[in-house]
Amino acid sequence: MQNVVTALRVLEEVSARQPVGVGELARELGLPKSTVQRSLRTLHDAGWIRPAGGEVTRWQVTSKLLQVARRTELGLRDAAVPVMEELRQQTGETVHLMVPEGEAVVLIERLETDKPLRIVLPLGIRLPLHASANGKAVLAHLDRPLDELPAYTGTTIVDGEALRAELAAVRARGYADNRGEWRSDIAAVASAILGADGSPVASISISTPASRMPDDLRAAYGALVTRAARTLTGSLG
Amino acid sequence: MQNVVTALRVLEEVSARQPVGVGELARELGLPKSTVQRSLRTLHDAGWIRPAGGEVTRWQVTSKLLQVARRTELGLRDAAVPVMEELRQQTGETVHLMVPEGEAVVLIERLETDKPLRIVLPLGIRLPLHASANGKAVLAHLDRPLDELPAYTGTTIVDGEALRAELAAVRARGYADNRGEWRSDIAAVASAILGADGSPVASISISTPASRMPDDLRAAYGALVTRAARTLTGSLG
DNA sequence: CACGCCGTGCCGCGTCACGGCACGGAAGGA
DNA sequence: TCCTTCCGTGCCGTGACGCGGCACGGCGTG
Repeated sequence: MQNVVTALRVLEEVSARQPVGVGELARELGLPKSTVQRSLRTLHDAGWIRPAGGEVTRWQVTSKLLQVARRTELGLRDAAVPVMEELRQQTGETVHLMVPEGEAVVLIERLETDKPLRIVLPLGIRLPLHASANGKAVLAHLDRPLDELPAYTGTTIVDGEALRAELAAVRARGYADNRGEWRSDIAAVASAILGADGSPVASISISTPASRMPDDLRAAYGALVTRAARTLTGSLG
Repeated sequence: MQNVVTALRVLEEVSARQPVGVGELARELGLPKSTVQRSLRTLHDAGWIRPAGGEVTRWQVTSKLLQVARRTELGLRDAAVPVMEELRQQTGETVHLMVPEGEAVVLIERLETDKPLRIVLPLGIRLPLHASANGKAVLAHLDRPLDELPAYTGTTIVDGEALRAELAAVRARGYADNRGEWRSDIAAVASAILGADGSPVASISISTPASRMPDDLRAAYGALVTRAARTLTGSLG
């Protein structure tokens, strides 16, 4: 079903470059114009894209994508949001819910702090497993080779053995933390939500500017996030 | 490109029923199992779905959808979020950003109140033009026939002439309101964000439980939301 | 006026999607 | 234990339809 692959690539490209025309898409994807146009027509008929603002030759994606996407991990999200809300009330800080996928964790829900200085990450963003609190929380419950550890800042853990020791500590204390390992001015604590078989299905975190997480608060936040994750792990039985 | 349509239907159905198997999908879509399976394999190869948790015969969508979806209306959202945040700080209430699409408005961003009693609408939800504050704010700047006005509650405006008068009032005062016209216990005020040509490209609203919006507050919120929308209209020049 | 690029539409070729069917396995009931 | 049912998977002959080269008309530019 090569044409399906083509159509999906076109959809993705439209999403990335909207509003965009046939020619540009064809050039960018390395496909004949006819092929791209057929895909566009089909996607349009199916309601996934539409002509952009008056111009009938420019295309953009419709909210169909949003409608379909919001159903991802629906049950998990429904269960998690009230708990996340409680965390935000208790700490006044931003709370994230992420799920592992491939070699990364993906942000699927967030509740933001009221404070003017805050972390804002877009839904769907992917963070590295070895250089984020949520990633390490998840990684601590996985058994996978720890190689290829790119550095993002001066504090990123790039040595496999050091990371292994860190993950053991994470398992012992219940939560992972992040001391500027992905972005030097961001700190976080995170704890994994486990499925019935003990595998990590998600992770919940509290993220703050580095300046708002001294060691004593870090420990307190860590305890809170660990308890929240345990609650959710229990409610998924 | 019938198979593309099929594959997209399968993708949508997977999203709605995940985790789900071949048989159920085939039954639900009225398609041969072979056809559905071919679509599943293709979607999997393209990275849009994956086997669900251990079970290799159950499928769920990946975060690919989320990644692609979050790029919709990106510029608008970036511009709007700071203004929405200011609104939430000023009012302490939930703020929504919606865009018109077809015969509805679609929720593309939200900032929620801290209060325990709150409106929670999922991203991507569609609300009717004639029975929501955002819908009426948008409709006031459109010229389209006002027929087919289904009632959702006792206060829904179902008469075309009455709606026309209401829309004139909306234009005059700058904002639209909603007095339980879609859900009887939800109140809102909204104001349209206009493009360079005067057409409505989005709308911003403050939504509260009906009990939290007496007339004096409604007027105050209306003024705030109108100013916010004007700011955004200006920044899109 | 010529040129380049745009989006669109046509059409013959040949590929590949269609869908009926059979198979092996798991689950469950008699 | 055997039989039935439903599951997911894979095969294969037929023919529909997607492929992509090409031409056309429109538009902005040099």
